[in-house]
Formats: sequence, structure tokens, C-alpha cells
Amino acid sequence: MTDINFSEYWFFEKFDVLDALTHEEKIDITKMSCRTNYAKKEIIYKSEDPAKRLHFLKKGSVKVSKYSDSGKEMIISILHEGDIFGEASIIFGSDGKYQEVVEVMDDALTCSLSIEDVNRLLVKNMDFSQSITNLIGDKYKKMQHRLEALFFKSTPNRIKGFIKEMADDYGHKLINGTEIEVKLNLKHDDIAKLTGTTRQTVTSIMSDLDKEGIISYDRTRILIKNYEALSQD
Amino acid sequence: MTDINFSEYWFFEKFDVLDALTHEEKIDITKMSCRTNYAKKEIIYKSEDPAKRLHFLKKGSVKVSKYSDSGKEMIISILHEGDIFGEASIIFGSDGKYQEVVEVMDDALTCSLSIEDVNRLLVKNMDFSQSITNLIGDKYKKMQHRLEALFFKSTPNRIKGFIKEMADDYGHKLINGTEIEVKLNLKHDDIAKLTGTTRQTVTSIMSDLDKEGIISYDRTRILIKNYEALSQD
DNA sequence: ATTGAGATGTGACCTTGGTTACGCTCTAAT
DNA sequence: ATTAGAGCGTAACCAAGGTCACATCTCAAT
Repeated sequence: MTDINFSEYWFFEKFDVLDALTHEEKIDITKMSCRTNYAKKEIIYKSEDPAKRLHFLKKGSVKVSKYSDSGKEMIISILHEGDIFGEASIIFGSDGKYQEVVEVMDDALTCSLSIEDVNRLLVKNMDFSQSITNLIGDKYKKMQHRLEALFFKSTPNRIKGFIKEMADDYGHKLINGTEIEVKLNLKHDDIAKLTGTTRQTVTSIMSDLDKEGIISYDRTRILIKNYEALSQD
Repeated sequence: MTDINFSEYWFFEKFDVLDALTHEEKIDITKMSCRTNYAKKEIIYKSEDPAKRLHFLKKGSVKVSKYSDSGKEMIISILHEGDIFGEASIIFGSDGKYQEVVEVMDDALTCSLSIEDVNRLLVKNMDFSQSITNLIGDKYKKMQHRLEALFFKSTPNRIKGFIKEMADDYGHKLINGTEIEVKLNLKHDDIAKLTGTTRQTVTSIMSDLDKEGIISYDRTRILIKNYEALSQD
């Protein structure tokens, strides 16, 4: 019993979608789930892999990307503790492929559930089903947002918008109250692959923003000195 | 009884997602559904409208778009008989907005179901639920595809790719067996808004493709003379 | 401390494709 | 049949931003 409670705690603390499960279901999936450790740079799955499992990122961070035929990389998202990936397994049916590559950025620990197990839960528990639908809705919304950015905005504005989003999602106010610090382990090259531009352009636009007094930064963090100025005109 | 069968036929013939429903459910939703006629250029809903209904396009065609703050239009998709729209109502929960504008292109007839009714069905019928998940998966996939095109491909290649897709989706082989005809009621401006470029660029690239003998076209149709040449390098 | 690889800074150059501009063509309405 | 307006064709021009090139900086490994 203590054992079960321990496992339960361990698996569920970080994943809101799992809140909808009953006590029994939680015990079940703790048993069914499969834990894996990955080292930096390891590939968790590739585009063509059959999408057979839903993955829960318990620790570390991963990069979800797509590659063009010519090898150019587009980063879809960077995920952290508490994020879920591999939703293709739910969306694209049992014979689908993941359609994306997931690579570990910081040593990661994941749990994963087979799509069969997930489907069993979806059928039994409507609240869980609703949670999963919301999860997919969120991913959908984010992708739409990326598409709009690429369609409507200039390169500098996409970068500004990206920095602003980072501030919103991961930033914390410094003691002085006006500055926001974002610690991100992203190279300029990563930002380029996230915003649809090149490494050089990211560097030069960020240095422009620095000169304008809007941000300052080094390899480990961005300091937003004028949040409002990041709004794109 | 004949009456019910008639209604049933009328509502369901074109929508595969509804195949999963039981006889009783079909009778139910026939009663619950709400039919509407729209004339060309009418707006069915706008971005900020609360997403309260799922729409079934029985006749005509509609254009799903987003607009930037500055008024620039991005066309998400052109829908025809048998297509479904307003899936935001399912995905984004009951307090969500549609996030897109739907405008009638050819006089349209739609049926729509309230999201409450849809949810009732989703809970009761897992096969239907699966169908809806697949529907959302398809929209998701299409959007990913658009994002990739914009991220990876040059403007000419996006247009080539677009024409190829049109050929795949709506084209029919001519008697000679080698040429594919696509009748599309799209202006060059529409194609531009679908592929992320401008009216002039579409015109000039299509005229290039004509000169190269790959396609020929007029205001009403595109004739693909060399399908293979539409593959983007 | 030294070295080497990865990451960033910066500028010159050049291509893509958007912008502006204007003439032509088709179609629908009078 | 005439005309107005929407849609298409084409070309000159120009700016944004990608490409190429190279210098500098940082840090981890020896």
C-alpha cells in the first residue's frame, strides 16, 4: 500500500492530464507505464517510427523537430518537466508514424504508455478523454500560432515575439521589479530553427535589441529590460 | 418512419464521421441539427465568436481564413461538400473562440450541432469519438504540412506543391491519359493567400510553368501536362 | 596553461521575392 | 453593344534577409 502510494506520487505529481484518473486507474497505469532514462543527444524517436506510445517527460528537456529532405531542421518545440509528447499516437491512429524527431537536450527521464493502454483509459474515463482532447487542442493552437507568425511577421518581429513568449512562459521578475530574466539553454542557432531564420540573423537582431536597451543577454540568459518594446508593431 | 429514413439519408450521406452513430443517435441528431442557407460572401462566423457549434457543409464551398492585425489574410483552407468545420468548438472547450473566419465562396447549405449535443454523443459513443479524433488529426496534419511548406520551401516550390496537391485532391485525368485537369474557382490572389506569397508572384510563376510546358491554364482550370515536374527539388 | 571545438559578433555581398505601376482581358450589368 | 470593374500579365525597382567569410570569445578537456 505504501508502495503503491509512493509510485502514485512519483508518476502523477507533474501531469495534470492524469488528475482525471480514478485511484484504480492510477495504480493500473503505474504498473503499465514504462520508465526510461536518456542521455543528452539521444534520440527518443524518429519521424518514421510507428507512433505506438505516449510519452511523459518527468525530468530533463527534449527538442521536438522536423527535418526537410535537404536536412534543414525546424524545431517544433522544446519540452520540459511535466510536458507530454508523442500525441501523434492518439491522433493518427494505430498505424501512424510520429512525424517528428525527439532529441534529448538535458538528460531526461520519461514514462510512457502504450497507445493501447491509453485507448483503454480513454474509453473508460470521459474526464481523462476530455483532458487529452484539451492537450491536443493546446498543441494545435501552438502550431497555428507558429504558422501565423511565419505567415504574417517579419523576421525581427518573429524573434521579438519569441523572446516575449519565453518571458511569459519561463521568465521571472528580478528584485528590481521591472526586469524579467529568462534562463534558456538555447543557442542562437536553436532560436533560428524555432523562428524560421538563420543563426546570424538571430545574433544580429539580438545585438540590435541590446543596443536599443530593450534586452541584454549572455550565453545563459536573456534579461528583458523593456517588455513593452517587444510587442511587434 | 419513411420520414425519418428520408431525413437520415439527407443528413448523413456525405459525412463519414457520422457513420459511427447508431440508428437512434442518427434520428436524434437529425432532430437536433440546425440547417442554414448562406449566400456567397456571407460570413458564417468570425474569429472572436464563441465556438458553440460544429458545422457540416452539405453544399457549396467556404473559405476558412485568419487575418493579421494589419488586415492581411491567410487562407487556412477551402472546404467543399462533405467537409466539417468549427472543430475549435470541440478542441478549445466550451469557452473558446473559433479563432478563424469562415466566408461562403459558393452559395452554401450547412447543418450544425451545438457543442453540448456533440459532447453528449462523444461520451455515449466511442466509435464516434474516435472518428472525431481522426477528424482533428487530419486538420492537425494539414496544418503541420502548411507550416513545413512555409518553413522549408521557396515561393515557387510552394506554388508548385500547391498545384500538385490540387491535382491529387480534385484533379481528374483527361481522355489522353497523361494530362490532369483541375477545375478550381480560385483567383491568383486566393492561391497567394494559401501559399504565403503575393498575387503577382503567383501569376508570374504560373506563367513560367506554362512557358516550361508543365501546365497550361485559364481562369477556370489548370491543366497539368507534366505532373512529375511539379515535384519540388 | 594550452588547445580546440563550439558558440557568438559583424560585415560585405547577392538573391529572392515583395512593391509599385500600368496595360490588357474577361465578364456581367446596363 | 458599351462600359465598369474585377482579375491577369509583365516589368522595373528595391529591401529584407539569407549566404559567405572570418574574427573573437568561452569553456571544457587535456
